[in-house]
Amino acid sequence: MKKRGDGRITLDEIAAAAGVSAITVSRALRKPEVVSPAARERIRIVVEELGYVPDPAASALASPRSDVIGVLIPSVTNNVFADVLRGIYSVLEAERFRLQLANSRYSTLEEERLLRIFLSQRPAGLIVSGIDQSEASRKLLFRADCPVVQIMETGPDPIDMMVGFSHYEGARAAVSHMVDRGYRRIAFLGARMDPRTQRRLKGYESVLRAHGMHDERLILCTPRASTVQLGCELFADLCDRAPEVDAVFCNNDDLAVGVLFEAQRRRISVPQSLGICGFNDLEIVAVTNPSITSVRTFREDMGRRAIRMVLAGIAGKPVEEPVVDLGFELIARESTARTG
Amino acid sequence: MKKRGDGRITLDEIAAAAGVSAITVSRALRKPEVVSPAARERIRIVVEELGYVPDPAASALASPRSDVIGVLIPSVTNNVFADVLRGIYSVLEAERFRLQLANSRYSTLEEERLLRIFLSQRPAGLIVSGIDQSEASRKLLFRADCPVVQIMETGPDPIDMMVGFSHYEGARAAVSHMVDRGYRRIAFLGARMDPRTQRRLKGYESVLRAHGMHDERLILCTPRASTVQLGCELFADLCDRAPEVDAVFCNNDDLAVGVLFEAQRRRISVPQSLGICGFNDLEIVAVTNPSITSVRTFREDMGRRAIRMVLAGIAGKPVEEPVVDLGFELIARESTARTG
DNA sequence: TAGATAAATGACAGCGCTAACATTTGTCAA
DNA sequence: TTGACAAATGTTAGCGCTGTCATTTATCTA
Repeated sequence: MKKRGDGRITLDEIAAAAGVSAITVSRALRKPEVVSPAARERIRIVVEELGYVPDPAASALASPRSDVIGVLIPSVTNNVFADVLRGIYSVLEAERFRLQLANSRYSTLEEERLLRIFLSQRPAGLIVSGIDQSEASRKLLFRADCPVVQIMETGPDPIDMMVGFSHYEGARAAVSHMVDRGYRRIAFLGARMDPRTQRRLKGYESVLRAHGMHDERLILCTPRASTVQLGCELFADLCDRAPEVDAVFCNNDDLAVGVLFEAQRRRISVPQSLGICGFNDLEIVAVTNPSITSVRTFREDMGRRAIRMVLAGIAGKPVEEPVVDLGFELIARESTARTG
Repeated sequence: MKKRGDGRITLDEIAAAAGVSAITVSRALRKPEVVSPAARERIRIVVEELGYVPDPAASALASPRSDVIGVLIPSVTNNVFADVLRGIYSVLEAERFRLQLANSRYSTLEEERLLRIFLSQRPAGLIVSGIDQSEASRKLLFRADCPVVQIMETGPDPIDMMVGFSHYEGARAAVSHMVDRGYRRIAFLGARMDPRTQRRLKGYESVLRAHGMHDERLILCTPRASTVQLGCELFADLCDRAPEVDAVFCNNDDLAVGVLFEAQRRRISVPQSLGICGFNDLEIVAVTNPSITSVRTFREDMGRRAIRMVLAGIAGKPVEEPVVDLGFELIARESTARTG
């Protein structure tokens, strides 16, 4: 047992100070129940006094698993994922695991690369977005030998566990609502055409087809990331292209807010001449004038559930419900409350 | 040299396959220039073929530093920090370092705890928010033996490096602008009273005092996190409390948007009867009706600069400018364009 | 050609911790 | 009192990599 130059405290030093062996200290920290209360207390005091924090690298090297939980999402800075992250962090705060974030930038190839990097760390668990992994990624995840939770959507063939909801049905609910409210020329605005957006589009199309209202000209999509500004622009385009439009279903709320603003500038009255519906129910849509109808999704809850499932998996507890559909809720507000 | 049960490839296996020793493979991966081109190429091929990814835990344990760069921010889900993160990630994508995020929840104590956890990993670099660390945290950072960049603000006594701007001056510019536009009863709405918000308040007060317009009744603060909804509520309160108010300087743009919406509901005309100014210049404030004046800050750039400074520090390059003031820019828009 | 020097490579130890097994200690029934 | 058994603790080895220093090989000069 020797002290190091850099002043960091090691297990051995704690062990020496507490008059026990290193392994006992290790156990006291990771499985306190197998160490006698007396030793545990002595160790606790010494750890506190010396400010000992275990080196996760050494721990990871010595064990078959590290304390890293990997989270693979398309974008760290997207509102929607930010909410999911908040949920994850809220549960993880009390735990000994570290979160490792990575950012696939909506690319399946990049996802695969990042997955390999995650796996090189022998993670304790993994959370990945969506259900459209490449075959190679799926194989990697199957072999990962740790709990894996797919989030954002539900679908057939879970790799391991899943928490999400049906974007297709969410869109159907929104568009059906607009049809019920008497709108007939309902447009779709889509940005960042990721798989989930695609499925929302499909839901939109299925409802309009069923009512014989489908019209290609009313569908406007762009690969650009969605912003309020973009909503303004897309709606401006739409007005040029199809001035007869009487409602807009937006891929998400940022666009919907943009549409509202642009409609106001054009003196198009909402909801009388134009119905607007968003997706996700971000907090802002409840307080605009008029307030905007949206499909509420349970993003923070999704994060919490996902990480709890991972933790349960790590603890070896049986997960009673490996695939959880959180559903959604249509929140009808003023922007689709057309009268007469 | 032996293979492992779990199928993961090790350095030794690569070395054997390439007909060199393990250390040569290690060097080929980390400092290719010291390995002969022939060996380098053979190793590259084998690595590719076997899909070898080095174990960062083993590497961290063997070296005095890990490849972790720690980022300590108050909230992962705040728009402002999300932008900073985007900047950091954009630079880091091409690098071999991993980002480790932590979330102090605006608590100095929590910051200190998280810092200890970071340091237990012997990070390659650290980015921390703000300049109000506790004495203990400052000590830890001084001893950290890695580049440290403080972001969000500038101030005296940098721990190591700094990138930010003056919130005090930003607020002064905003409030001066409102005074210039003829507003006389200018209120301050503040949420989440963190140190930066406090400094903005100070800037606000200094301008109003200089003009003899200071009035306690016009200052409304809350510890709650800022949202658009909260902006609505605070403004409603303000109207009850001080109906003579003719302008509002908001702590940040979420609040400003909320104030605008609430003003519209109350049929208070903006900018004629009420001036509004936000802070940060989020994208939405440019497209509201009317558009909202704000103080533009360079958040993504701040992230990019900060991580570049860390990387330069790691590489041992001299950082020519250890304290960078990115400034701000007042973007005057319709919400303060009172005429007459 | 020998000797000096640089470039490339290798042997070895050890980073701090934990798994697996070994040993000690305490407790109880027969 | 002894043996059986569980609880508590210890010993040993090794996780996969890199720092240090030693050695080999190539290159050049006198």
